[in-house]
Amino acid sequence: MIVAQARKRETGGTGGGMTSRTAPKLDHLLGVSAGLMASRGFSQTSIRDVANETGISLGGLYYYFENKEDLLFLIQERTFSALLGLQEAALAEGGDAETRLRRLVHNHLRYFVEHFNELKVCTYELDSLNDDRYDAIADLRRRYYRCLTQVVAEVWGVPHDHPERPENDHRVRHASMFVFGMLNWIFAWYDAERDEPVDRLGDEMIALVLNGLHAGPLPERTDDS
Amino acid sequence: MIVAQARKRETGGTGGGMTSRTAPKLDHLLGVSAGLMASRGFSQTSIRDVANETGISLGGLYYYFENKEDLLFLIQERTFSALLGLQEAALAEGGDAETRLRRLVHNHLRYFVEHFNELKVCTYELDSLNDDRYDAIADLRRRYYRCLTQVVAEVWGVPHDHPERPENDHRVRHASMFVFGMLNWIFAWYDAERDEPVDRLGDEMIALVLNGLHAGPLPERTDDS
DNA sequence: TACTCTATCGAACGTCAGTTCGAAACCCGG
DNA sequence: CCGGGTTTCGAACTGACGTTCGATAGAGTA
Repeated sequence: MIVAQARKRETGGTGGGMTSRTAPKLDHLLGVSAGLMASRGFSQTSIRDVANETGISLGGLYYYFENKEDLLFLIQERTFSALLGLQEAALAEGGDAETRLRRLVHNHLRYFVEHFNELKVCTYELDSLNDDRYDAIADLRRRYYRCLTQVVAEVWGVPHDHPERPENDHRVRHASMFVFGMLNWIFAWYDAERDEPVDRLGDEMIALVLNGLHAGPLPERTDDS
Repeated sequence: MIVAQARKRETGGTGGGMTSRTAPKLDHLLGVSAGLMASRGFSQTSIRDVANETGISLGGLYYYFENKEDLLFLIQERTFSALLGLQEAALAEGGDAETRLRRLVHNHLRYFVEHFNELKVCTYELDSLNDDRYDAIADLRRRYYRCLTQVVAEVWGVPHDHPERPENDHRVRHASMFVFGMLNWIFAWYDAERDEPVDRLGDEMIALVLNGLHAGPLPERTDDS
């Protein structure tokens, strides 16, 4: 077999064709790459940067991916799939709409702090992908959005995806986008060193989304799980 | 005087050193550049792209700016200054906190549809600037943030910028960032052709921010100025 | 030990980018 | 019409980038 690992991935479900010895190296490689891409952006991150930072030679990197875009895709695919699985499982746990909304927000924020670089790349670099790879990630994104829109619709008691009353669908969509805006813009300002922990932040965000500013700021402290 | 226009700008207040003949060309040039940068991103927009799109020759462009980063700065500086002026004037008009919050949101969204490309560049390409240029734009941004944080604090009845109760400052900051998230994430999903007009969107956003999801979706239509 | 597949390397190629620069065209007051 | 400043041009330079490729060292196996 002379074909590179990167090629073999095409015919194989989940990470097919990785030796137990190369898999951890791939993990490290993707982590380092995500770090570079998160801070400089995808197009300003050169393969040579990745080579320097990982210690792998320039040519040797191409054993792990087909090309630069594929490297970006690997990061996004892994990260987004994991997060999506987490959230779909969280929804399946049941509870009323408000409870599930709380779970979605808190899970997202925890994933945000624990996989900052990777999730930032997912959030900002979708457009750096093309064709099949773009479609694959865009599909994950759509599924992720659907998690939130469903819950928002349910909080409002609005029948979702019904042809009657299409204007309600719009409103649900807009409100969901507003919430995603709050969640995603956090990359632009949150500083893990100085700011409060994300669980507290999630509580504040949920309080705003559910009750609005008119309810006043959240009280000092509440201990929950 | 052999020094290029781009140089002359340094010693002059507002657009100093522009002939009445060259000023409209600069406007057009910045508009075209903003369009390219908004759709491809700054680093993927080449000076040659700008040359092709404007009809100006490659070398001729450097009569209007010092270098590529300066071109980006010109766009951001103009756009952000104008928006900031608009908002500071809106605040000066008075009214209670809620009224001023409404104004801020609606102004921002109207500016968003009317200067989509330029504002998108402002929102996403701050980090493509360095040193002095970065500082200048970051300062405009801070002033813009302060507009919103002041109003949010006032809606909450929280004394802003007081050393006692620093946790309230945090909460005000967070809530403001949440609102900015809603406003800025709109670039990722709004489609002027298909979606409702931004005034309607602004009403929905304000309803969410003030009263939360628990108040239910906004009713069918309200006609206001 | 010899063979095979895995994993890695370093040099090289072609392309494209930002920027420079001297020359030319243009506009305008004298 | 002439001369000086303004504006535009196109060619050229230099560096960086993504990618390719043949060679090679290592690991596991018969």
